[in-house]
Amino acid sequence: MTKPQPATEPPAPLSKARVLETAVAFADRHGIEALSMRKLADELGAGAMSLYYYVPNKEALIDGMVDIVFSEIEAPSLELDWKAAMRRRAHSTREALNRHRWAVGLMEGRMDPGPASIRIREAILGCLRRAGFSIAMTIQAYSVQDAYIYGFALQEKGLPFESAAESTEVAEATLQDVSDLAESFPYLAEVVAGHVVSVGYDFGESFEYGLDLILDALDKRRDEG
Amino acid sequence: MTKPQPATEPPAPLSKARVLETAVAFADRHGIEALSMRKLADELGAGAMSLYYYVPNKEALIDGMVDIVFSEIEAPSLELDWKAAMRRRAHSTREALNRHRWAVGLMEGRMDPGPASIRIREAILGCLRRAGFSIAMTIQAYSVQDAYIYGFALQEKGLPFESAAESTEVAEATLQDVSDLAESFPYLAEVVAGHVVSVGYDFGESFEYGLDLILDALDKRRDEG
DNA sequence: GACCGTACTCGTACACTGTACGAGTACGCA
DNA sequence: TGCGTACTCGTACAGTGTACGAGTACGGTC
Repeated sequence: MTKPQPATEPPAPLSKARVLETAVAFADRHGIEALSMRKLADELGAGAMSLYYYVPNKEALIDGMVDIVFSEIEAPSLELDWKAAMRRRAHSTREALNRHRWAVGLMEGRMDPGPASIRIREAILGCLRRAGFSIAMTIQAYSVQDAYIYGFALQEKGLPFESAAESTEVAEATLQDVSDLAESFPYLAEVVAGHVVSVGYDFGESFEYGLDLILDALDKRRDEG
Repeated sequence: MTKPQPATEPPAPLSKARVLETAVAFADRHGIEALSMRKLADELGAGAMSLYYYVPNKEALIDGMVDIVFSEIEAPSLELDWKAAMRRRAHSTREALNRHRWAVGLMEGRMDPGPASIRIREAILGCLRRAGFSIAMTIQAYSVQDAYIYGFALQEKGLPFESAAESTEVAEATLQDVSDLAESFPYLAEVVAGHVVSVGYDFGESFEYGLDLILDALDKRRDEG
């Protein structure tokens, strides 16, 4: 009974990669605030302290998780023109951030960036420089785009609905509350009642609109300053 | 001895406002991850459980803290033209978010918005509508601006330096590391070595640049869609 | 006086967190 | 047989949010 291990558990061996991937999957399902070392260990069929052989502490675990998200972002292609390449990576980033909503606040401004994060940054700078942006303009262009992409993801993360269809549902449900406040907040009421409910609100379209606006504006300023 | 209370402690009485303000101050000093009910109670000279008379739980405490930050944001004036008004509220938002860095991930997408948050939203929508934006364009304009502002704050929060002067310091310090990787990541090296160190990087300027870019682009599209 | 309700404070306890420490197992090599 | 290296994990500790319920103080009504 102790020796042959009757095939009930062929437990995949622990490894840093498996720990990180399982942690990402767990956070996708239950949110990052629900992720604890003990629960993650359970998920892996191991004792809690075993994780510390692969990861020095929880902070480093999260660093590793974040770098996995970065690794899912498509780096800008060198064969497309810069606007198309930037648009693609922007969409790719938004998709990764929607798959892993827990990561939104954590991607930027983590010290100890991780290899995937560095590779992406390098590729983006390269794309812009090759397109003829000066160094100073490259920094600006990078900064505006990333602020927009991550800021948009932040908004998306918080909203209580996930699809355009759902948005009208939620809006209709809260319409009573809004109409109660219609006198105090006429513009809010107008937007909710007069547009979101009737037309619906599509996050995808909205993202595209702002992205094009920024990309076009950057294009015009490319050769100036 | 028990009656006259010899003036050693005239402990200001607890109140919801005092609890929230003290929590904000504590988070400003030590970061929000250091904020615990017990430490906050100590700060107030009270027992931990006393806080629960004023706040149902920690989540609600943070909601209240976030609304304090919203209340520090200057609502757009109705007397300025819309671009000037939006620029002012953008700067005001950035400043509030820099005073209270812990709030950056939390402002957007909190359910149960709080009165200050609603008042600001209403004022912004009103400003844009009065400026002649259609309802649909108003939503877009709002979305782009906020994504940019909060995304920029997110970047600012994470960076390991706080002033332009400090930025060159840090860049110089990490220059060795970068030059080690100069062959693998030439564009990154170029940006750090060739620009940040020599010219410095001013977050204020950078914010202004992107903000103007967006505001100008919105102005041009005001009468289209 | 006695009694009650409301406002407010807080000690204790419980389940849960991250992780330090150190003992335990398995295996290849001397 | 012994030793080192790779790996696992039980126990323990300090710290967390908060449920529960007892405690105090004070105003009004008999």
